[in-house]
Amino acid sequence: MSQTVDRALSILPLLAEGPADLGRVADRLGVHKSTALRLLRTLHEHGFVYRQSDQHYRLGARLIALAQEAMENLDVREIAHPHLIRLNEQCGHTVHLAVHEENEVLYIDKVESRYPVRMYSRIGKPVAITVAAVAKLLLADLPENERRAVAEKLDYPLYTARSTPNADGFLKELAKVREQGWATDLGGHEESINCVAAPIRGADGRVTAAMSVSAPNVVVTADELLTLLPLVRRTADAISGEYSGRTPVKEVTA
Amino acid sequence: MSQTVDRALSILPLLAEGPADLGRVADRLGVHKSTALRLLRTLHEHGFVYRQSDQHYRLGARLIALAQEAMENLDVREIAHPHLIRLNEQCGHTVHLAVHEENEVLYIDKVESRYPVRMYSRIGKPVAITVAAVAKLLLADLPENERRAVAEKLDYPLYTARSTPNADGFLKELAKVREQGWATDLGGHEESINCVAAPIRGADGRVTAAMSVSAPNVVVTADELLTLLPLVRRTADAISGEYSGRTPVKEVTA
DNA sequence: TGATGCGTTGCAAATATTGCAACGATCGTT
DNA sequence: AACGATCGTTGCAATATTTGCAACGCATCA
Repeated sequence: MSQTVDRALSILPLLAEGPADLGRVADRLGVHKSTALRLLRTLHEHGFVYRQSDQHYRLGARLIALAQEAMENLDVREIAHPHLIRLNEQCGHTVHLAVHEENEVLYIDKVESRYPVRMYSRIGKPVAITVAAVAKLLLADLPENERRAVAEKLDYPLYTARSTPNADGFLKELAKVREQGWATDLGGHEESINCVAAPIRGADGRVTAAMSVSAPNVVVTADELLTLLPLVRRTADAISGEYSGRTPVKEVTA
Repeated sequence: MSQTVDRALSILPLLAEGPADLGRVADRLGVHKSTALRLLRTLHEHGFVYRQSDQHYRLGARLIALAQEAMENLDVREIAHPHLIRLNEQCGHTVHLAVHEENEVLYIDKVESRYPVRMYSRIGKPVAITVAAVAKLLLADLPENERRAVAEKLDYPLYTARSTPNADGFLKELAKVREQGWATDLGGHEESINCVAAPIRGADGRVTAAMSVSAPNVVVTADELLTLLPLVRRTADAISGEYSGRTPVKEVTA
């Protein structure tokens, strides 16, 4: 909507690919070098980009600090974190916390598996929305019309043979998930990785976040993972309780 | 340098303080509501801000994803991380990794103490540059004139009685640190917290990062912490070796 | 030494941004 | 139920801001 800002912001993802020099930025933006220079300077003043010694620009520190603050503002995360840790201590697998935002579902917290074989994921990274267990939970909670609208707008990449193939299949899956109050992803994203997930609800009963336990086949079979479901659900409920203010939070001062 | 972009970027730190509505943003920026609206829209399109259900704006997900990518681009971090973990396993204390950027020194990685009493710090947060051990190492490596220039521009807040009081004292400390090749912060930031730090050098011998071990008095005395110095230096040297390409890195495929 | 490539600056043209004023919707009050 | 207030939103005209150009300085390299 604002051309100048639009161009400036486009520089950031570009630099995320790796450091670039002025010419490269100008080319990628399709603007004159002088224009790119002035945009970069403004970004620089705000600390969003950093000019390294070889004159190449890269993403700056303020960005990292801001993101950190953004995450601290997500109070679900604050509340959930100790629970995630405890769950990880109990089962040993990777534990994720995810929220739905702007047609994306993204991880906002993660506790690494204690097994040597781990799944790859990254905080802040959008998840495979059509197959991830947490995504199903978050989308399943939307009102029916929104759910349909979202489902039809999505792409359905066939990561594996068990990936959700299309909008119809996805909507059916969401209905099921909504019904049963938990979700799984059995090899729908990575052939050998399974997940069990449970919803976290706010005071209004809406699903505001979802958490999951993920483990590769080589560590536990899907069936074994499913035996953890009650534990996952209990944990999610405990978080819901605190988050919605029903459960008093025990203050622990360091 | 570019007014529009400048204004747009100013919105982000503002939102980092907490969600705000249009009026508030406009006020803080000192612009008309319609202007603020258009800026917010542009930020929104890029996913930098998110409009929550109550019409308040907050920092968006793309910011988190970008920051994560920015950190992954810092390859010192990649290389150092397993070493930090190992060091933490050996000593149990909080381990930090920091770099110098744009007149700030900031943490880019952290492994939490395994003791119940922990120090507060945050990845992405600028450190107390005049007292932190890692900051001393990073600044001590600058050429003499730059060092002086930086030292004179800084403020010297008296966090504690042992904080560096002024530029002269700081430069003397830097000279000492430069000489001995390691640094400490003994209660200069928080009365009860001590740190030992060692430099990480790139192929050119310049200090590109610094790492530290921090622990509160109640866990170990300053003297006890200092006995860890050889271990910290060995770890830092190991990272330097890998980072500068001297030590072959053992590829570990998950 | 000359040539090429890069970042940088002043300037005038023109485009994009701004603030205004009016509208519509939502919410709380009388 | 109607009214008033508050807040977000849009079209428009004025103008300030941004843009691309061309020229310059500086480095590197042949």
